[in-house]
Amino acid sequence: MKRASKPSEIDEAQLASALRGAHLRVTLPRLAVLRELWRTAGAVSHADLTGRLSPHGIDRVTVWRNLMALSEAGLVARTDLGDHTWRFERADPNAHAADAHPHFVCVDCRKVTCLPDDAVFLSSAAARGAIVLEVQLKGRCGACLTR
Amino acid sequence: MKRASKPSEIDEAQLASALRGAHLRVTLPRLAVLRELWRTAGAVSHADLTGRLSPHGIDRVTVWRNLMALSEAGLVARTDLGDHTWRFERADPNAHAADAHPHFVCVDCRKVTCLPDDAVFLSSAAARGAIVLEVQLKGRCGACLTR
DNA sequence: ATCATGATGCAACCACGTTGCAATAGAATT
DNA sequence: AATTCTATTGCAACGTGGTTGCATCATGAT
Ligand SMILES: [Mn+2]
Ligand SMILES: [Mn+2]
Ligand SMILES: [Zn+2]
Ligand SMILES: [Zn+2]
Repeated sequence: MKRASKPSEIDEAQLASALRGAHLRVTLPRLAVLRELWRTAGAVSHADLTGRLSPHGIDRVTVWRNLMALSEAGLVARTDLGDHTWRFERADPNAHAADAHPHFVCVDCRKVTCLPDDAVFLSSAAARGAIVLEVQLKGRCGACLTR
Repeated sequence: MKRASKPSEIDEAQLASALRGAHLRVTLPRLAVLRELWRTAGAVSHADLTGRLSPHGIDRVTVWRNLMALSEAGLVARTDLGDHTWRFERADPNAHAADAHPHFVCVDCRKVTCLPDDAVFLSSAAARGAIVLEVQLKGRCGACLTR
């Protein structure tokens, strides 16, 4: 049996080819953004991502432009959870699809929580000729309630 | 029959007493903000309001602080329609409560539609120690789909 | 190896809010 | 009416999220 390369290397190769498949050059910053999104569960803000990548010499504008490029390429999902900030997460059909599950955002601490799909049921009345892309709940989270 | 004063004067008196009733001092800038909101149909942004009032020497920070004060006093309703900007409008007590029913906002045309309460069911999983104040659906409305 | 063009870093900019502070002006009290 | 207390104001400065211009660099095609 052929010895498999380390998981991280396999990841890298997959990510790189995903980029090429989208006609995007495989650059170090771009790969770093994609990798970070891939190893993160849930939606991440630009600021958050910049915090993780700028120590490695990657500029925040570059991070932003890559988030845009990746979103437009369909590799990354961009969502506005209602807290005045764009969030990004891996657009992986076989996992955690961005628009598949509802989100809860706390109006006090602004924290965003991913909810299971079965947390919200939409009756047929919700559709009415429209298509629903996203479900957001706003409220006060447990932590803020006891504070 | 006693001659009524001009509508604008009546307005002023009502507005002033509304402020006093909320334990807010009736100042020229505050009255101006309230009046502008009262004579406007629909939701207005801070920038918009500032554009109208700064020619009269009212500072944008003052406009903002008054919008906050009036919102907290319940005289004005503050909403985030998902476009990263707060909108303000007169809080009309006899109109529907903002948080009582879910809303659908079209990501294309930004139009906001009120949904019946039974359009959305929240399972117990949605709560998890939090309280839900608002349910917002985003998507593409019928009009935008056929366009 | 050459080269065209996409991608990067940096600086500057914009919109929307927010904060600090000294000066001003409501309104309650005398 | 003058005094007093303190809410409110204007101005300046700051913060965050996002955008733009441009010279330089590096990918990947030839
Ligand atoms: Mn999520
Ligand atoms: Mn409504
Ligand atoms: Zn919270
Ligand atoms: Zn629409």
